[in-house]
Amino acid sequence: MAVTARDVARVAGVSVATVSRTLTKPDEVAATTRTKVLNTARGMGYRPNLTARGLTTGRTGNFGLIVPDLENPFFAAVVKGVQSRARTAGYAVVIADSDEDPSQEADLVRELSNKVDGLVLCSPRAPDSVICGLALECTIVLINRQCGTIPSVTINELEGVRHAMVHLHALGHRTIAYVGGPAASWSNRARLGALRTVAAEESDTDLIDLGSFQPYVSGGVAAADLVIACGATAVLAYNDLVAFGLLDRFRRRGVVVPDDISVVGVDNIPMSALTVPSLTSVGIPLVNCGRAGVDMLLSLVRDPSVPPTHHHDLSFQLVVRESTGPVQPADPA
Amino acid sequence: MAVTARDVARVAGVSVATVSRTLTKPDEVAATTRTKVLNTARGMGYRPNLTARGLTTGRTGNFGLIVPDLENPFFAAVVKGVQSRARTAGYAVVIADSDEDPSQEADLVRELSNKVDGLVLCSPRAPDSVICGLALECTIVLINRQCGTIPSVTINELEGVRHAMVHLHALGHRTIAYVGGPAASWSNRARLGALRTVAAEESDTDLIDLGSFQPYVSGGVAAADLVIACGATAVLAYNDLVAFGLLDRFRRRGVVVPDDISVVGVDNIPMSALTVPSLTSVGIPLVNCGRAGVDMLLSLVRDPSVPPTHHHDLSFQLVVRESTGPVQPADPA
DNA sequence: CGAACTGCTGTAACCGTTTGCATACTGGCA
DNA sequence: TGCCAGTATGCAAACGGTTACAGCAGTTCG
Repeated sequence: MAVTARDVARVAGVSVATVSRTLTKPDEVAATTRTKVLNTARGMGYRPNLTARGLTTGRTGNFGLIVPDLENPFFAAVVKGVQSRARTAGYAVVIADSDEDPSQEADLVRELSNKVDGLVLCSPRAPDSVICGLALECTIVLINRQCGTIPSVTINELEGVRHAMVHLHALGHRTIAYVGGPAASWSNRARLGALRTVAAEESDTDLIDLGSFQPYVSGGVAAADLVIACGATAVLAYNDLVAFGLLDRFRRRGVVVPDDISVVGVDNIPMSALTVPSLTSVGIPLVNCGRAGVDMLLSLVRDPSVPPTHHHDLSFQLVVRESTGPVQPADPA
Repeated sequence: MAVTARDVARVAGVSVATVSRTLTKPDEVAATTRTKVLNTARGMGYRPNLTARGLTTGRTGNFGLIVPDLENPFFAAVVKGVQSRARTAGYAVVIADSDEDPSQEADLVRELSNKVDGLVLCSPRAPDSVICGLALECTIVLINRQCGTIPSVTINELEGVRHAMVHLHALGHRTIAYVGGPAASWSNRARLGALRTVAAEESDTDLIDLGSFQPYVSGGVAAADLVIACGATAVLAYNDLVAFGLLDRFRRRGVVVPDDISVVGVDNIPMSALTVPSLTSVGIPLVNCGRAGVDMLLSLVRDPSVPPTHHHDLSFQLVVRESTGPVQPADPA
C-alpha cells in the first residue's frame, strides 16, 4: 500500500533511521546522503505516517477548538482566526460544537483531548469550577473569558464600552439602556461591569440595566418594549443580533431609529452594515482573538514551563453607522 | 504519566490483550473478566491512546472538512451539519479553510488526508481535473458539486429554482433577471441550467441572464443597476448576500421593493428575515447536506467496496417574505 | 475414555516512526 | 603511526495499542 520509511531506506541504500533524520533533523545528516534520501523519497511519493510519528513523539500536530455554535458569526470569526494561525504553524484544527449546551463541553474536551496537543475553548457559560477541572486534564487556552490562572485571551471590555459610551455622550445621550446577554456569560458580566465603571466616570449619565436576554435576535425583540418604556434615548445591546432584534421591533412599533432612539451593537458582524438603518457597532477583533489563542497554545506546547499568560490588549474599533444620532429635543406634548 | 493498557492489565491480573479486547470486542471476553477489567480501568482512569490504536488499525477516527470560507454562513451551516453527524458517529472533524482560493485546496487535501479517514470537500470552484486527481489519493465526498464518479451530495437545483419561478409567475412576473455567481462555480452553472429549463417550460416567461458577479453583497450592489436597466420586474439572486446587495442599492436609488421590483435570494440564511424589506428566499437544507455527506463517508469507510453514490433528493423550502409581491400595472408615463 | 470442539486467555509479532547508544569512518595533530 | 575528537550512520528499543495464533480448560459426543 503506502510507501514507508523502510521502503525509502531500502531503495536509497540507507537505514530507516537516516530517512527519519533526513526529514526531521536535516542538519544531522551529511549533505550528500540528505539529497539522495530526499530525492528517492520524493520519487517514491513517500509521505511519513503521522500516526506513527505521533506515537513516539507524543504530539499529534492538532489543536482542538470548542465553540458553542459554529453558525453564530461571532464564533465563526474565532474559528477562522484559529484555523488560519494554526495552519501557518503546521497544525490542523479539530472542531467541536457544544450546541450551546455547557454541560456537553466537559465531554467534548475529554473526547478531543487525546486527539490534540492543546485546546482553544470558547465556553462563555460553563461554571468556573468545571473549566478549572478541565484545565488539569489538558492544555487549554480560554477565549473571551478568564478563569483562575488558565491562559486566556480576553477582550478589553472597558475600552470597547468606553468607545460606545463616549460616542453616545457626544451625541447628547444621558440615559442609556443596556440589554444584557445571558446572566451566566462571562463576557456579559465583564461588559456590564465595564459599563458601570464608565457610567460612574461620567457623572451626568444614567445607565439602566434591563437584565438578561437571549443573545439572539429574539432576545432583542423581547427587550425592545422595555427599552422604550424605560425612557432611555439610547440603547447598547449585548451583541449585534440582539441589536437587530431591537431594530426590528422598533420599526414595527413605529419607533424611528435614530431619531427616537439610538442603537449600538457589539461585534460588528458583517450583516450590521446591511440593516436599515445600518447598525453602529463596537467591533471586536475576533479573528485576532483566535490567532492570539493559538499563539498562546504554541508557546505552551513548545515550552510547557512558561507561565500562563492573559492576553488582554486586543484593540477595538467603533464603527459608526446610521443607527446612532443626536438626541432630539423633547417633544412639547 | 498516563495510565496504559499494560498498567490496567497488571492491576486487573490479566494480559494486555484481554484489556484491549474488553474495550474493542467485549463479547469475546468472559462476562466476569469483562466487568473486572472495566472496573479497574475506570478506577485507574484509563483512556486508550488513540494514536497507538490508529497505528495498528489504520483508522484515525477523524473526518476532514474543507470549505472556502468558514465565516460564510452558507458554509458555516454545512460545517455544523458535518460536525454534528460526525460526532454522533464517534468521529472528530478536522477543518480547513481555503480562503476562497481553489489553488490552496489541493494542498489542504494532501495535508489533511493523512490525518483523517475521509474528507468532505466543499470546493465550488476548483477545476474538475484537480478534484478527480485528489479523489485518487483519499476517500472524498463532494458537497454541492458533482464530478465524475466521486460520491457527492448535491442540491436539486431544478426543484428549488422551480419553487421560486412558480412563485414569481403566480405574482404575474414574466420578465425575470438572474444575477449569477462566479462563472467557475459548479452550483452557479447548475442553477443557471435549471433556470433555463424552467423558463423554457413556461413559454410566456423571459429569463435575462445578467452574467457573473461576486457571491457577496458587493456583487449584488454591482448588479443592481443592470437589473433596473434590463426591464425585469423580478430578480433572482445567486444567493442571499447578493440579494442583500441588490436591496441595498435599490433602496439608495429609490427603487421600491417589492412594488417596483421583486427580489428572491437563495440559501435563506438567518439574516434574510431581518432586512427591510425581509427577503424571500429559497432555503437550502445545508445542515442536511453536511449530514448526508458524513453518512456517505461513513458507509465508504465501513465498506470501501460499496459503489459511489450521488445524493440528490434534499428537499427545498421557499420562504416567502416581503421582498416579493404582485407585479404592478405599468405606469402610464 | 479419548477426540473433537468450543470459549476464553496469553504470547508475541506487528503497525511506522523516533531516538539513545554504539560503531565506523574521517582528518588533524603529536 | 597512534590517538582523539568529531561526525555520520546503523542497530535496536521503545511508543501503546491490536490481533493472529497457540494453549488450555471444560463440554459434548461417539
